[in-house]
Amino acid sequence: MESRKNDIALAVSTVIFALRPHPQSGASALWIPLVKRIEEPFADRWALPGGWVTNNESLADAAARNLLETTALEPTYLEQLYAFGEVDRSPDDRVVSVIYWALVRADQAQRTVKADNVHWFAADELPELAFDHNLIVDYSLWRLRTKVEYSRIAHAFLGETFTLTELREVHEAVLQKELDPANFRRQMDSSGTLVPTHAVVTGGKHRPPQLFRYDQSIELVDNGPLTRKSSHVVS
Amino acid sequence: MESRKNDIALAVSTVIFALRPHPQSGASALWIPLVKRIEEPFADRWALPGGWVTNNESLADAAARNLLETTALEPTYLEQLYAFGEVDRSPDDRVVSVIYWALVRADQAQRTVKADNVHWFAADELPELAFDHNLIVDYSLWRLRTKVEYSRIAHAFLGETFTLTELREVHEAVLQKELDPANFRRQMDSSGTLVPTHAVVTGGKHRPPQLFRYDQSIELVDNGPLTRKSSHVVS
DNA sequence: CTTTGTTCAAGTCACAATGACTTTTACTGG
DNA sequence: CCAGTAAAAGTCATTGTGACTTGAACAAAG
Repeated sequence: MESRKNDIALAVSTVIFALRPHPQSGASALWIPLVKRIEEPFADRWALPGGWVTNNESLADAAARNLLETTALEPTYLEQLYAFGEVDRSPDDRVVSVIYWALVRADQAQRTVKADNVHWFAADELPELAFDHNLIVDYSLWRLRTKVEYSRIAHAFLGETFTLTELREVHEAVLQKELDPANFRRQMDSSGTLVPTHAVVTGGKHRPPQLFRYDQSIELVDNGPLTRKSSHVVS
Repeated sequence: MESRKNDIALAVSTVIFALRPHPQSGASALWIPLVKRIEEPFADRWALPGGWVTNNESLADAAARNLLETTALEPTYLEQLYAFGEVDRSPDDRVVSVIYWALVRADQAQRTVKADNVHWFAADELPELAFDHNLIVDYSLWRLRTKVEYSRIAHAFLGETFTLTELREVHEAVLQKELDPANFRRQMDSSGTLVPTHAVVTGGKHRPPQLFRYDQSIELVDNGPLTRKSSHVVS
């Protein structure tokens, strides 16, 4: 109890998700940006974007800052995932990493391509990453998939307005399975979170779909007492 | 990215839950042990048991050790809750706390009473705590209540064998509402996680209830990729 | 200006899960 | 052996879901 400060370094890293067409199937799938490490340990290995926490920023702020500095991304959704603190997760020194996960829209994701030490990978085709980052990505994927089923986070991948088919395709990409369009519609209708704008999208060679909007008064995710304390960013 | 180590102190604290009769109603309710601070900041205030993380122990190990040292408790269940890292959560220095939450059985909880700087409080009658600990307790209560409904953590409050009424009373205490005995039985029956020992409890002035046991091959909680990596302690 | 292909949108049906409630069973204590 | 009590099993109406069908509204082709 008296040892006070210790030698543990505190880092934040973020698993960032965006949707892009999958290289093989062409269907929409999850992609993750990684940065190539230039220093030891794990030099030349790919790793999650991150960095150290400074003294005058909160953990969420540190995550957002590091993410902007290394990938130039500003996510629509940002949430804490887990704190990883095994003794041997970094070979030489002791590092505890607080991990965040983030969702960005496709149009936002395109801005990163310029930085050449950043590369996007399909989430199911990752190389061997530095540290315990493969486990971290697995866990964040699991959290994303679970959370899509009971919250509205899928919306963070979409713009202001969207059709039911677009929303369904987001769910299908995340869950990696096809959903019945009619049943999906019924579920969304009865959830009470979708506001119909009466605008429609013309131009397709079929009946024009209606555009919907999110009910802004309902939180994307219910994090209980933390939600009421702004635990996420909505840009 | 070059600033390397910082001055941030890393602490762990734990919200420990046990079931005891509520002072007013007499019904089973949630209780939490707190320790009285002797140092500044917040001297003489009640706070969650915790301490600093040392260099050669994981976060979960640090939580278990601090919990044993300050309250003499060894929990049946231990899980990470959240990392709190607001800049101003400790008045003078910068402290990031990784919070764990734990469940202990009533018989385990009784062993702590001797330590006089530790006191048990009914979870709905807490005083003003040190730091942001009131928010932390609120969040852990929310997590416990949500998790009881989709996992088997209630079992961590009970011993080897138990009757369906005992299990239902745990749920009722956590959720603070009465549950229909018949419907509760049906749900548990169809969950496939209960193994009937064919022993019964005689002595009550009614039909003797059957004792059940947990199916050890099923994890208490599904934490996805983290579960397979032993993220919790089962003593 | 009708036909065809496509997707949107709405409707049907069987089945499983749930909440509220009733009945039967098995014990203890007078 | 009767009364009281809670366990255990059963009933019934309602809701939600998966699988499937039908009709509506457009563009492009003929």
